[in-house]
Amino acid sequence: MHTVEAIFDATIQVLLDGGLERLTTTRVAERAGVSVGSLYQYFPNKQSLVAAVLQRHLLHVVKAVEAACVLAKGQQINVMASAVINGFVSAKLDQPAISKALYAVTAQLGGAVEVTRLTMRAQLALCDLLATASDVRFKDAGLVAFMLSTAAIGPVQALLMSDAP
Amino acid sequence: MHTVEAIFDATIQVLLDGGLERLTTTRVAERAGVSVGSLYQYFPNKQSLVAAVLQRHLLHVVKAVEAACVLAKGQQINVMASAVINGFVSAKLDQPAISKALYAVTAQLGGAVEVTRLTMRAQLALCDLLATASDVRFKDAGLVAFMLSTAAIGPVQALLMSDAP
DNA sequence: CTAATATGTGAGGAATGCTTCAGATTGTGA
DNA sequence: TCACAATCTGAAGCATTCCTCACATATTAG
Repeated sequence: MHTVEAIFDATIQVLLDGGLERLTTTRVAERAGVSVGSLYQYFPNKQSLVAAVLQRHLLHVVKAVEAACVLAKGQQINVMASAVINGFVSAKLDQPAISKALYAVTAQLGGAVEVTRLTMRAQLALCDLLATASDVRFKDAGLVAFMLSTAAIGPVQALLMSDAP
Repeated sequence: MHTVEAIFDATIQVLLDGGLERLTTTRVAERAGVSVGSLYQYFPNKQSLVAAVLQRHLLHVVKAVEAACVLAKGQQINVMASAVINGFVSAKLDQPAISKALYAVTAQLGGAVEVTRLTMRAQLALCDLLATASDVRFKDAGLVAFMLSTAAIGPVQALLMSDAP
C-alpha cells in the first residue's frame, strides 16, 4: 500500500478511538506502520494532515450531491427531494467510519472554513436544480436550499454520533 | 464576581478565539483573572471543566424545549411545531457565543454521551406533546420526534458556525 | 556495477501542557 | 486582637507533543 494511503487510513483510525485530542503525529505514524519522518515528508504539519483528510471526505459528499442534482433536473419537486437526500445520505453512509471520525474535526475552526465553502457549493447546485422544478416555483430558492441542506445534516449527524447501521 | 463564574466565562472566551485545541488551563485562569491553583480547586481536571460548561448550556436548552412542550399541550400540530422550534431556537440564540463555542466540544467523545442523554430527554418531552395533538395522530411519534429535533439542529448549527445575527 | 536520486528512519531538541503543593492572603467569629 | 478556616497563588515536576535532521535503505538511470 502507498505510504500516503496508509497515513490517511491511520488518521481515521486514530481519530475514531480517541478523538481529535488524542490524535498525535507519533500515533498516526505508528498505526500506519511508517516513521514520523515519512509523515512529515507528505504533510508539512499536523494540521495540514487533518485538513487533507477532511477535505477529501467533504469533496466526496459534495460531488455526490452535485451528481444527484444534475440527474434530477426537470423532475417534480418531490422526486428531486428524495433524489438529493438519497445522494447525500448514501455518500455519508458509504464511509460511515470516516464520517463519524470527522465530525469532531469539522467543528474545529480550521475545518469550519472549508466546510462552509463546500456547503455553499452544494447549495448552489441545489439552487440550480430547484429552478428547473416542473411543478413549483420558489420565491427564495436560496433559502430553501439552505434549509434543506442543513436540515439534512442534523439527523445523519445524530445517527452517526450514536452507533447505528 | 464569583471565581467559578469567572472561570466559566473565561472558558467560553478562550474557546471562542482558539477552539478546543488552544484551550489550556493556564489560558483560562489567566483570562479569568485567577491562578491555575484556584481553577483546580473547583474542577479536578481540564476535562471536567469543559464538561461542566457544556452540561450547563445543554441543560438550559433542554429546559427551554421542555417548557415549550408543556405550554403547547393539546394544541393543533402546526401550533405545536412553531412553539417548540421557537423555544429551541431562542434558547440557543439567548447565548449565541456559548452555543458557537461549544459545537467543537459537543463533537468530542466526552461530550457525545452527555449530548445524546439530554437529546433523548428533549425527544421524550416531544413525544408526550405529540400524543396530545388535537388534530393528528402519529404512527411512530418517536421517529417524528427524532427527525424534528435533529433536523432543527442543522440550520442553527450552520448559522452559528458562520457569523450571523 | 555505479552514481545519483528518492524515500524512509527514529532519537532527541525545544516547547508546551496538566497538575501539585507549600505557603501567602483573606475572611470570620470570639 | 487573635486564632482558625477558607480561599488563592504560581513556580516547578513530570509528561507529552511537534517537528528536525543526520543517516540508512531502496530505486532508477547510465
